[in-house]
Amino acid sequence: MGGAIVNAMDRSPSREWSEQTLAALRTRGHRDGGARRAVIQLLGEQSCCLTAQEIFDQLRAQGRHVGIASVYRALEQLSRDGYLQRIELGADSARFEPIHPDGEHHHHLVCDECGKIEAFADDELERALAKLERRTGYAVEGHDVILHGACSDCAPTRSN
Amino acid sequence: MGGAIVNAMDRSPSREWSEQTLAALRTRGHRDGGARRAVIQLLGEQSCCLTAQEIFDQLRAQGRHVGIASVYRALEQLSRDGYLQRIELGADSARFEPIHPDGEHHHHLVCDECGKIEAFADDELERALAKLERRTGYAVEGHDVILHGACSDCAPTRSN
DNA sequence: ATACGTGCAAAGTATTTGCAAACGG
DNA sequence: CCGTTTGCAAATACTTTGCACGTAT
Repeated sequence: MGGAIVNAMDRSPSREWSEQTLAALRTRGHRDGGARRAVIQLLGEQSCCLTAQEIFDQLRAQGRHVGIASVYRALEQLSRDGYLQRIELGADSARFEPIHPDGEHHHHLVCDECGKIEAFADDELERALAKLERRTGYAVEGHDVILHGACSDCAPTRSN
Repeated sequence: MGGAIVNAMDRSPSREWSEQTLAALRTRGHRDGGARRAVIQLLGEQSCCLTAQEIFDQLRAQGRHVGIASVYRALEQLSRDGYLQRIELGADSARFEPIHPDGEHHHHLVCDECGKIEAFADDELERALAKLERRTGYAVEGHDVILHGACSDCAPTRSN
């Protein structure tokens, strides 16, 4: 087994990340308002990335009365401070997902037809990236890999 | 040498791509208006990706009187038909660059501080991706890899 | 001639910002 | 209390669309 694990995704209800992030913000002297807390908690419960609008809608659906500006502000701050990764998949809006301190992360597979998004992880890919990153002359802080194509439901000529 | 080539970029004045693309469009029965032709020619002369606005500005600077809507329309069509790759780097607007029919391509290294963009190519990375793509169950049509961090000019603690 | 391509202006989205009120520590 | 956070509404930024006209074929 080379190390590729596809679709063996983290269903990780990583409430852990939410806790750590909230604690870190507290330590940094930030106040604990309701909107940002709600955003953090919601993101911590996800298995994959969400857009600002999706976060807003889900929070409203939960009955939390947040403004979309607060969602954007929280996402901007959390990304800037290294708690969230901002991901641009295709032409839609930006998506966000937790950055786990242990370095564990995944990448994304996007269906150009139906817009479905799946996550995957692959050790060989990570090794190639790590090697490469050392040679760049940059202090590389992160990377994104996006594969796009047609999923098995959408692909015309395929073992469907 | 493993195969990593960083910064050995194609200064390829690939007028070739422009010609091929214009010819292909002609074959497909498209008319040869000035705006799209100008966009294609400009992109063919680039060594890396451009935004719609940059294309518009450069064409205007050259004295070509194009509308920004035509630039967007050309980019949309060329991306849809497989002549251009649309790339989203960071929070800015979308960028576009030629897709070379021979499969040769590169990826991008973005400085989060100053916004500088560099291109790189790496064989080992491509091999890892190719292997991975076969296992996804998708008909993978393309991939993007983005490394982001601080470039040597911007990195604080670095052999500068 | 006729349909495609283009430019302009208006319309849409996504995201950010100004500001006064609410609130946490 | 005092400054951060929030919600709303207005402002921006980017991209798409409607439409009349020009033009390649």
